[in-house]
Amino acid sequence: MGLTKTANFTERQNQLAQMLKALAHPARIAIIDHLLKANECITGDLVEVTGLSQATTSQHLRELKEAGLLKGTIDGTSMNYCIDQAKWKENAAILKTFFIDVKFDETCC
Amino acid sequence: MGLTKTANFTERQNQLAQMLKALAHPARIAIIDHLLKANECITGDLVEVTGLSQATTSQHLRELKEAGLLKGTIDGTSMNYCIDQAKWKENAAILKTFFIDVKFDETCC
DNA sequence: GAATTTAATCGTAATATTGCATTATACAAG
DNA sequence: CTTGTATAATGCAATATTACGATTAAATTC
Repeated sequence: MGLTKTANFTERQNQLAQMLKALAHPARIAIIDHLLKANECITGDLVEVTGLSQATTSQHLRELKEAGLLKGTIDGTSMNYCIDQAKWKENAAILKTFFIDVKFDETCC
Repeated sequence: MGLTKTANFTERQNQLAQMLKALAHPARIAIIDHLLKANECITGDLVEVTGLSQATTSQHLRELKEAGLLKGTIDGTSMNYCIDQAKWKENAAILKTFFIDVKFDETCC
């Protein structure tokens, strides 16, 4: 069937999964890596970074933008991308709670 | 083609993407959520937690195990699952570097 | 040893993702 | 207005993921 049963899970679980999914591709990690260093850049730069076609890179950028991780502003004929800092910090807080602020008080199996 | 071009990216980018992909499904988040609270439990419990079939739940458990997030030990006819605490902390450190220890010294686009 | 319990695997179907070529659009420079 | 450059949109092919029923495997119970 291939259709995720969203209704089985909480809003938080679905949102967290979706955010992680947006990051779960090496090309998209590479894009984020570059933007964390470069602060901002245009699509053409990111095509070089990924080593993929313009069409494919554009698609990855769209996914990151739809997930709210990136912002883009038009700059002449170019598109200027950067990390959406507010959203990034929001997500970082969620991830911190889920992943990092975990206390294991018992050993197990 | 649907075949990710792994060769275009660094080892770290591929590994990080793979780890995030293992978590990028609400059922797998729900499984982790449960194990973080319960410390350990058997497959049957997790079938109830996900609300999916035993076969599907087992498949999700396999993905989490293959990603190194879970460990399982045989307990009679049951399988006892728990979080691999060492790997979890390793991944938490990687995620902390990538996501949380980020300084934005400029605003942008 | 037969029946039961529990979980993994196989086979199959539906849907999603990845990637590219091609086409369309938008704008700047000449 | 035409040409070149940058990005977006569309359509297609290959592969991956999600999900389930049926089957298999292993330990337990009777």
